[in-house]
Amino acid sequence: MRNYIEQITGKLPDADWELYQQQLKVTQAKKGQIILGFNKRCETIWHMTKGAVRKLEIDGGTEKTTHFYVAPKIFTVLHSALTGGPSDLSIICEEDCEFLTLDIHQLQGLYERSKYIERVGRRMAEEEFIQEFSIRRMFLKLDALQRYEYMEREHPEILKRFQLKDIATFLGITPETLSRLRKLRLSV
Amino acid sequence: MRNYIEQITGKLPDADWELYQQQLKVTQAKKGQIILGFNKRCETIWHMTKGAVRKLEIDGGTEKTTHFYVAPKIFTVLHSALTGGPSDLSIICEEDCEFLTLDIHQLQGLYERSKYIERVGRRMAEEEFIQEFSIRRMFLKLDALQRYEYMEREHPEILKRFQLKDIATFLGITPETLSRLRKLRLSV
DNA sequence: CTTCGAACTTATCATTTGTCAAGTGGATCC
DNA sequence: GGATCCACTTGACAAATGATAAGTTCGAAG
Repeated sequence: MRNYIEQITGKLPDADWELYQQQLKVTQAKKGQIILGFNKRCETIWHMTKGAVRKLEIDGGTEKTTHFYVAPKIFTVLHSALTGGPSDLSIICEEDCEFLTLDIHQLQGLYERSKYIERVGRRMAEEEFIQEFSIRRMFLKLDALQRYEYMEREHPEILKRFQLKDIATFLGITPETLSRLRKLRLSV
Repeated sequence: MRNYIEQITGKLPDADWELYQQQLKVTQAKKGQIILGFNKRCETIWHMTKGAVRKLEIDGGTEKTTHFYVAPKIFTVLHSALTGGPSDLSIICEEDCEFLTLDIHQLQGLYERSKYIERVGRRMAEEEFIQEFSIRRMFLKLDALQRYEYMEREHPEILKRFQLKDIATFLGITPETLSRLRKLRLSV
């Protein structure tokens, strides 16, 4: 996990890593388990060391996937964690998972004590922003088939580890449409 | 501008603000002026104190708007600024503008010298991420008419200050479609 | 092994949105 | 004042995607 963080943020001094690591707790969750429910306050930063999870929202009775995460990966529901308000997203394990969890309030305390940890927070947020924008550009530029092909090309591990119906809602189309597009692509 | 920053990041000590402020340079630009061209390296953080700008990309010969900014607002092209690579976005002034500009390398230096400025960077990135995600959710949840009505309701100042054709491409539709939707909405 | 349920596919038809082409109106420049 | 340009609108048709319903496959539970 230290390696993973340093890849994104640059070198973290031993003392600061020690400080950080002391706050992490090992937790596990089975496939199908919901680690954050709708309208719950999100107070955790998850450092996923094994497994895969999915973030989703409910829109008029149907569920839509907003994010796929595969270990190793750090995630939270930022809006809820920052404001203390309820999360309109839920997080479910799609495989058996293992996490190092960090309480958001403890992280705030670490920010006070270590400028390097503050930097970790900044670099993480910057990377999330860039990725979020690149997804939006995908919607602006590409039609449904091209979006699927983009996923296939750039994120093949997601196609392997998640269900097609969830990939469909992530891409902003219905599962039926995705099915048709996949057939189309095979015949060409 | 200090007030604007502190609203987002919390209180900034005088000494740190002084450090920050010393690096800002006043610049101006006329309506129609391009402050960042395609494939240029983005090395600036703009603190817009007057005016309005638009970020855009070119996709197959047609231009698409990705962001609208209205003063007071801080913006950059983060991907280019962080990596030093060319920007695939361009920024154009839609009104006469006034900026305080900050060189990205100087900002990196300030990060070393002030943990509060590091925090400003983190909070800015966090807010940008949240906003970017909320735009993507708009695409997942709403059809074209609803997206337009959302803009009308939540960002009326954008409808006033930017052109409809640019609002259309921002919403992921053609100007013709937007025109039809507006007509529809009037008759209902 | 068998049964059951959920994911996935397929088909048909309706709706939304895009494309292309033409027209209108207002601002600007000479 | 007239010419011109560009944003915006409108119309007709084509293409993409959604909605509904039914069929198929496959894996998990008993």
